[in-house]
This record gives sequence, structure tokens and C-alpha cells, in this order.
Amino acid sequence: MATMVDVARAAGVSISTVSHVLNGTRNVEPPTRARVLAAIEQTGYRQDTLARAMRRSKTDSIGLVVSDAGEPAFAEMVHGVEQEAAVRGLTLLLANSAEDPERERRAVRTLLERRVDGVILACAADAAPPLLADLQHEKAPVVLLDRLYRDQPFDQVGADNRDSMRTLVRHLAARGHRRFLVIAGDVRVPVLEERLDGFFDGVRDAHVSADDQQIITGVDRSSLGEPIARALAQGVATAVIACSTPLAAAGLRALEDLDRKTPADVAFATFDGFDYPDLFQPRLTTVRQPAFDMGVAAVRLLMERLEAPDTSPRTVRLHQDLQLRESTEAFAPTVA
Amino acid sequence: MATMVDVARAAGVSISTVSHVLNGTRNVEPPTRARVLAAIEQTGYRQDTLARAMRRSKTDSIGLVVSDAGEPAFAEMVHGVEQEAAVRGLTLLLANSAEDPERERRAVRTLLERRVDGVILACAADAAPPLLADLQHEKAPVVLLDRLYRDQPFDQVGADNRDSMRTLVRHLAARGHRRFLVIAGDVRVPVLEERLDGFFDGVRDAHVSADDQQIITGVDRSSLGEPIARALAQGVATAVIACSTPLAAAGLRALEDLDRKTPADVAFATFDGFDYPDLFQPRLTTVRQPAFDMGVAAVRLLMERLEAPDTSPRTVRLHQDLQLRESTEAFAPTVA
DNA sequence: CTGTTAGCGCCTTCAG
DNA sequence: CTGAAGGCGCTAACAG
Repeated sequence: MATMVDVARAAGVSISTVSHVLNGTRNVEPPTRARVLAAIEQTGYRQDTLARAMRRSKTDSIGLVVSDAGEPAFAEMVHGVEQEAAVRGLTLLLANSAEDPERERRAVRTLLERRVDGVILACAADAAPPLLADLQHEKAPVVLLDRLYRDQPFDQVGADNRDSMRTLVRHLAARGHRRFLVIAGDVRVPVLEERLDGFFDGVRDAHVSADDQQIITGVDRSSLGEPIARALAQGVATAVIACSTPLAAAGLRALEDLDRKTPADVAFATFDGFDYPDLFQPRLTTVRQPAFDMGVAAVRLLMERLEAPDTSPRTVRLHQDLQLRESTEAFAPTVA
Repeated sequence: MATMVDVARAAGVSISTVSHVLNGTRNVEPPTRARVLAAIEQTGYRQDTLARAMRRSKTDSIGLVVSDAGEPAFAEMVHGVEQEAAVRGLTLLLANSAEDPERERRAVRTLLERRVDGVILACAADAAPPLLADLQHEKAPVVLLDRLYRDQPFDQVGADNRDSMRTLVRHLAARGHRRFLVIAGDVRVPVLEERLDGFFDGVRDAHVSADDQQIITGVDRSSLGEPIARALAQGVATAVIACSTPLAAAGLRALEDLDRKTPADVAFATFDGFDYPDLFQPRLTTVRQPAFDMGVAAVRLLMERLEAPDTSPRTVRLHQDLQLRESTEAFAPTVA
């Protein structure tokens, strides 16, 4: 592998001249410049980013850590981050945490060790406080994505989870629904907690008793099937609200096992939703995150932070879209 | 940030001793060793991976480039790669190419520049030959995943696309189907080409004329809707085979627009399939890649390659599973 | 406008 | 068993 020394020799100039034509960091006479360029071509020289990063302590790259880039909502955020990074000439390094605090910690550390200029992080469920404390302590440039934490001194980008859940409940209440089954999942995840809060807001708006509502929480997705089935079997709820895609899958499966139809027997709405929403039968009313834009916004915040490290952290909430479809079309069925 | 010099000073030893306790690269007396460890603790020292990589030219990390980690099949491969990498203490750096040769090239280059020990690559549709030639030329340790190319001197891991398509056709032929509509997509992607080849194998096995078959190819997914609708409208095909998930989505949408039911009016089968296959109505007969295992195998091949750089390249084909579901249950409807 | 030189933080011979 | 010293490839003063 050719180095700058080789190029310098081939061009008959000093190594610093080579460096300067490479980086455009000072004027060099067109003829010498041309000789250097030729020498680069001829030697097949390529910059050693590592050595470069070591000197500059800057890499023009950023890291992104999500729990699973395969989940639709995260996939879209990843795309948003990629696009905005590309526009700004930044390289993106991506890592999955699998919702595991240990892996997440390792991923962030690896990224930082590789001198990414900053990290965008959708925290794993149970991981935030200690990890964030560390990151804050070492002054790492971090922006939090999707999973927002109050009173954390970081830039944050998320969706208006609470408000949009409230809107959804209002919509259902207007159709006569008074008793809900909320599949809330792991409420240690702030997103889900916010959605649950929004549910109670909505219930209050509708002047119905919070006591009549069924809420299913639980850390482990795979063990949610049974409680869901049980709650559904009682048959008091006329509307089911799932707070994320995997939770919706669990809910739909339970409904099918019980042979209860949507929307005839029970209304169904979900957050995030499935890919190809038009192919899904019945078409599901969905609250969709502006995931792509969230990714874009995260990159912007990160860059602004790097430029002005000492301004105070900002939190951005983007509006979620309530997409009404068949699954909530019917009015509340009368219950036995 | 504390460096080895700080640690050495704090421990009252030389910097080389520090290096050696850090890497366990030669014996050091327990007492000195202890002092060094204490000093590390106390100074909050952390190794500079960049400087380290620069000296060692090795990073214990690998890169993975796919077109979109958000697509179900790739997501699963990513998981497989992650797991096997974790088991072996390797850090994984992930990148999406968005099926764009330019982005792919950049991604691979970035990874290599960051001195990953090797790269696992699912080539973008149109990108392979020139990129692969370069990679071969610079002797980069690369294993090809999913998208396999004949006569390329790389280790490769894929699925038995041709055979499984043949099996699928045989299954459909046994139910009386003689005229197929194959949504083949971008046949520059080797996977899709192989599946198409397998289709013709199957047709031959069934002793039906290849001329009666309708094949839809095309680079641009979004413009496939119209030809699909046209082909379907003619109504000669009794079975539709989609060669990937997005193609299946296009096919199903067209069927719905025409109000043709599956499997009553037409049988439907797809490769790769959707997440949550049980929730999809109708349940789709699917040929599923062993994507996770492919990821695992790719890491293994890569590591073996690094250990024995000069052995000849191997190609591994993993078996795909034909999952029969409702969408191909009925016998071939008689055509008008 | 160009060249010389001192490190960045680390690993690794080579001496002691 | 430990230390001293060179150099990986590059950038950025500092000189001329």
C-alpha cells in the first residue's frame, strides 16, 4: 500500500505538499499540484483514514444504534438517518442492540472508540439511565431517537406519542366505544409509557371510568399471548389498541384464535403498523410515526450540537399521523 | 483522555510494561501487574483502538453490507451475522447500499478503510462485476452473501434458489396448474435469475410448454404494477409466483384491484414472504430462506478465510423450506 | 509557495 | 523480568 512518502517521492515534492493538495488546506502551484495528482494516480495511493483520524480526531462519520433495524419503524428511521448523513457527506455506522443493555453499551462504546463524531441512539428498554449517565460524563455527542427520557441533558427526537394516543381514543369514543383493551407491552420503554399515558388522557376526555379499562403490560412479548387471550375471552372490551407492531401481531393472533372478527366483533387499532398496510386484512387503523423524518431530524440535531457544543439540549417532537382504516370503521358493538 | 503514558507514570513503570499487561503479551510480575491495573483504574484509561489498529493492522471487527436491513430476509441475515460475530468476539459494522452501486462501493470502501478484518457483502443488483474485480485485486477478505456469482473467486453463501423454485412448480403442477404468471423482477439480481431458471426447470419437469408461461421482469419495482395487472386481467394463469416480498406485494395488490380471490380464483406463492405469516390473509405459501443460518455461515467462512487466506474459495448453498399454506391449497381452477 | 519536523497513541524489537 | 526507542501514516505548526 502506497503511503504519502511514496507519492511525495514520485512527485519530487515534500510530504506536506502532498498532504495539502489532498486536503485543499493551502494553495499549491498548479504545476506542482498536477505532479502530485499524477503521482497519486500512478502509485495508486489511498489515504489511511485511521492515521488521519488519529491526527485530526475527527472522522466525518456518525453512529446509529437501534434495537433492531429490521423492525419497520426503525428501518424507516435508519433510512432517514442514511439520507441526511449522505447529504452531509457523513459515513454512517449502524448497530443493533437487540434491546439488550449489554450489547447496546458495547455498540456505543465501539462506535465511540472508532471515533465517530457523534452517536444517535434509540435506547434499549432497560438501559437508559446508567448508560446515559456515562455518556454525559464523558461528554459524548449523543442524540436520543424515538425513546425519549425526561430531564436528560441530550438532544432528543421523538413522536408525540401521548397526544396521538389521545386522539385515537377520542376517535374510538366518538364511535361509541367505552371499554378498551390496551396492549401496552413493556412500559419501561418510554414510547410505550407515553402511549399509555395518552390512553388515560383520552379516557378522561371521554368521561368514562379508567377502572373499566383493561391494560396488558409485560416485558416479554412472547408471554403476552395468554393474558391477551384471557382478556379478550371475557369480551367486555369493544376496541383493542396495540401499542406497537409486535404487540399488534400478538393481539391479532389471539383474536383469530377466538374467532372474533374485526371490525364486526371488535375494533382494532395499532401504533407503527405493518409494512404493506393495504394488503393486510382487515386494513388496520394505524398511528404512524414520521420515522423517516425523525431520522433526518436526529442527524441535524447532532450536527448542530457538534458545531455548538454548549448550547442547551433541545427536544423535538414530530407529529404522528392517524390513518383511519376499516378496522375501526364500525360503531361499537353492543356487549352482552 | 488518559493515555498509556499517564498510566505508566501513575504506576511507576514503563509504557511497554503497560502495553504488555494490557495485551497479556508477556509475563509481568504479579505485583507490578497489580500496580498497573490499579493505575489503569485510577486514571480511567481506555485503549485507543485507532492507534492500536494502526499498529496491528487488525481490528477484530467485520463489516456487513446489504441493500436494506429493513427487508425481512436481510434483517434475518443480519441477525445471524450478529449472533455469530458476538460469539466470536467480533464487532459488527453494518451498512445499507439501497441497491445503489455507488453507495455500495462507498460503504465497502469505508469499512475497509476502517480496517475491518473482512467484509460480508450482498451485492447490489447491478454492481457486482466491477466492484468484485477491485476487491479481488486488492485481495480484500470478502464473502458474498445471498447474491452469488459464478466464477468469482470469493467465498459465497446462498440458498438453493433454483432447486426450491423447481420444487414449488412441481407442487403446483401436481395440483393441476399448467399456466403460471411469474413475477420475476430484476433478473440482474442473481437470486432472481436463479429462481427464474428453476421455474423453467419445473415447467420442463411438468411437460408443459414454456411458451404458455407469462414472465414479468423489470428493474423498477414501482412500475411493475401495470404489467402485472395486464397479465392478470388476461386471466390465463391459474397460479402466480412472486420471486420476492416486494414483488409479492405488487402481485397481491393487483389481484385485489381486479377483485380476484386467492386461492379460489388463482393460486399464489411467494419467495421470502412477509413477517407474521399467520396474520396474512390468505396465508401465503412461501419459500423461506434459511436467512439466519446464512448469516452465521457467512461469518464462519470469513473467519476461516482469514485464517487460511490461500485455500480455494468455497460456495455454500443452504436448503430453502417450502412452507405450504392456504394460498395454494385449491386445485387449479378451470379457465374460461 | 514549499519543506522540515514534531508528535497523535500504540506495539514491538532490542538491550539490559 | 523490565525499559528505551523506533516507527505505523498522517497533519499542522514553524521556517525559509
